[in-house]
Amino acid sequence: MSIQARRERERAEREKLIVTAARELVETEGWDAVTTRRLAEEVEYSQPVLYSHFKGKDAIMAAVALEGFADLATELRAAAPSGLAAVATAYTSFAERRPALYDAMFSQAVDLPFASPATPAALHAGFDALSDAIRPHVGDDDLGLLTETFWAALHGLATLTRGGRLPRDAHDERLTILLSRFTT
Amino acid sequence: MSIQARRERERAEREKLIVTAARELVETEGWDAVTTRRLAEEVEYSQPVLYSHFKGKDAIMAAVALEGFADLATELRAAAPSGLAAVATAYTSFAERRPALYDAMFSQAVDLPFASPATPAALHAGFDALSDAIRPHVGDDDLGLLTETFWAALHGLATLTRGGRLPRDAHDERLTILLSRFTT
DNA sequence: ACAACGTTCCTAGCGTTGCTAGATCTGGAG
DNA sequence: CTCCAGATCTAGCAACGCTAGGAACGTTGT
Repeated sequence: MSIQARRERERAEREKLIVTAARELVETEGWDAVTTRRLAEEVEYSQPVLYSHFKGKDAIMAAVALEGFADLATELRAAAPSGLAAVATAYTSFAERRPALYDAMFSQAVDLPFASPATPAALHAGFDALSDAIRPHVGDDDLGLLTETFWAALHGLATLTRGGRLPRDAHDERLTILLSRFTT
Repeated sequence: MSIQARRERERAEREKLIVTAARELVETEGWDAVTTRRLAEEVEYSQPVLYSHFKGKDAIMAAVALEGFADLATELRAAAPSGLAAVATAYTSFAERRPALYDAMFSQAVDLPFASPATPAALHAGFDALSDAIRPHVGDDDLGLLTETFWAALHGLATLTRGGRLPRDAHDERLTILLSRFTT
């Protein structure tokens, strides 16, 4: 019994190692640097071990994205006591500071279940933080739908800015406009 | 003179053929089907001719994206007389009906110059249509910044819905909320 | 009309990608 | 100490974007 337990523990540790390495790689060198060969070299194992842990490269990036959601939730929660404006700033700041991770969360990993019973806790946590912050301004609208709408607006600002579609220097003004329209 | 003109005309026609083929391919079979080999087969030429017209695959997709912007601008202009709500619906409807094309416009083609003197007319046209529709509700805000913000919100709704991040059936309610916050 | 030319185009191939089958090695059990 | 099972690696596949080199074409000058 004990030896099997040790093996499973080692396996779990190695899985964590893979995800961490993938995350560091994508954050420091960007998405293109994350290849299965490079990642295998980074964790000092051969390529096939990656596939004994994950179904494929997409699954690895989904795991990275999940960690990203956990981080985002933490940052949003920290900003929550300061009000909606602080949360909105925290959100776009996160996307700006960790663009590759944000990409993994919203552009790459399609396999994560959203808005369903199987939705991981980390996703719920971030959504709830946003929801709490916007509750004072809910008015006659449904809180869940209002949160989704506001989230979408933040996400739009973040991605369009990242892609060079919106000039970066006017970001604060746009955020101010958005907040003025969503606060009562 | 005439024979060179004919050659240039044929070249232009073939370039158009390539972009059209790429566009049909991406709209019918999705992004993964667009490979240089497949595209070359589709236009009945060998791969290298693609590179005599475009710098690389990215440039081809940028050309496809540009056509997408022209289409979007047309649809937005058509909806403009009916007011902001109609324009907003037209926008998200476009993203919903042609998801792969919308991806090309906003996720893939990074080479297109936005918000700069070199911005192609098709991009300006769509932005202007949105701008005209929102002008009646500008209030004390800057029209350009307000347009950008509203555009970002629509884009966020479109992309999050497309990625399965937002349940599709409540889309209309979210759009209603957004409009209620952006109309005065 | 014909040969030489320049351009256009294709065949073939390079390096890299995600992923996998078969060989090899390791570590626990009898 | 030997054997077996499971874990791990080496080697390779098919497909990718892209490019060099030569063949084939149409144009031009004699």
